[in-house]
Amino acid sequence: MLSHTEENYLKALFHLTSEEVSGKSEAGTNELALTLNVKPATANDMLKKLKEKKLISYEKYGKISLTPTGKKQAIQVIRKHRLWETFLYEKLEFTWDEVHEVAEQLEHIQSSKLIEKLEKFLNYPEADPHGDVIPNAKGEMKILTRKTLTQVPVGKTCKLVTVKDGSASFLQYVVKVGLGLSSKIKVVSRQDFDGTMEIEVEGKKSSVSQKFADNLYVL
Amino acid sequence: MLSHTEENYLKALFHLTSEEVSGKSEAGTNELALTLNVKPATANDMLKKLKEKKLISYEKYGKISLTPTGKKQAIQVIRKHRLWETFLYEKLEFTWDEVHEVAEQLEHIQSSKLIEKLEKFLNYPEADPHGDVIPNAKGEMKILTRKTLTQVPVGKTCKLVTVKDGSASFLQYVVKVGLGLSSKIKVVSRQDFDGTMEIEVEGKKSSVSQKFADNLYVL
DNA sequence: TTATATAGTTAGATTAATCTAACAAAATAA
DNA sequence: TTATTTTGTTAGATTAATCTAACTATATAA
Repeated sequence: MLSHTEENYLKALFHLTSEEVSGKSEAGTNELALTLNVKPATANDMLKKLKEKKLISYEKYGKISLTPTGKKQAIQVIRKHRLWETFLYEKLEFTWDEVHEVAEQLEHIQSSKLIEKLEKFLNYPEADPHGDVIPNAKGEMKILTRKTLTQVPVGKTCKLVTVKDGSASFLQYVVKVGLGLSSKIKVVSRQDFDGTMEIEVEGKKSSVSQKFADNLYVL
Repeated sequence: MLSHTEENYLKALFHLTSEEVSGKSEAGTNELALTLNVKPATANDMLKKLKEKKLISYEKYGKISLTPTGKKQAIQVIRKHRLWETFLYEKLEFTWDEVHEVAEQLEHIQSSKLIEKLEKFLNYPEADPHGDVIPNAKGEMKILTRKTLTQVPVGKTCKLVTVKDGSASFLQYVVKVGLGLSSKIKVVSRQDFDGTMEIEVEGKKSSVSQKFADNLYVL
């Protein structure tokens, strides 16, 4: 059984060594310490312990990576985190930005029955409120083709999960069009010439550029 | 902010010093250590710390009791415990006996928003699956008149929450009548002479003695 | 290719929660 | 009222997770 702290280190390592997230497959001590808000000395001690437990591969002055076992454990924590986020958002009316902090605590609750029942209760969701894939009980993560609005065919309706560009000017534009997290967007038409599209959000129609549509991730 | 351990000590003290539960208003070190599965030396150390924090009244070789502040904190933990038990039982299909262990972990999650939203989601329940009152956000505990089946008027329907007598022979009888936790019981008639009553459980009628009815707590 | 900067490690200390073993006080019983 | 039992306390150790300060290795840049 892993301690909360050990679980947090594994989770951080998973993100740091995941090509999709960080673009690298190995992490360093300082980098790890930075993401966990501890001093490098502290992280170093934990690395020794995790190596001892065969959860990471690591040699003195070398790079760090997760062993298959370590990766499995990390994914289980991530699974729990994302299921709890979904619960908080969908059932308890938490907002998008409030879910993370509480899920950081809930992810450490030990009970496989709990997490299976929770998943069932939520009707086996594929992604959390941020649009990140929820691994299944076996730890398999569906490669979620995070589509942009540009890729949605005419006539189809989709749901906004997150934005690529987080700049204030872009976000203000997003709000102006009537969009928010989880907004349903219907693609009414698209010009072949420049990709300009007409969309409908809660009955309100707007015309948006391809550049705009490229910056919206939808599910 | 209290640690998980401190919260557990306060909760144990609340139960040990609650007249209704233990019949006493003060607790001893050994007794406390026993309920928490630690050695008396360990409990003694914690008592010093809790006294320092003004959560208990306690003098060397004396009896222990909660201060008003300590009691408030204990009640908040109990509130969380019971709301989580209710959630597990009602929403996640946990059985009566499975809820406690997981709730022991969930009760330590820190987020007042979480617990308020959870309470709302559960529709402000008055009691947990064991029939114990859930304190409100202010820490007030409604004195739940834990009625026995004997006290239910003819024609009314009630819900079984727990039993007074836990003997195998009694429980077998309970099952035979078609009763389980949360069973709805309708009181069809009652004899003034000896209190014998006719009840209906899921369409099935049975005749039971007053002694039997005295042993069933209902809500 | 040597000097400097960055990254990583070690040693020694601290805090929280626990333990064992030895001791002290209080309660009970002869 | 003394002896015994029960209850409670202290001292000293241990483990997990953290720190600071000092040190070492590796990488980079002049």
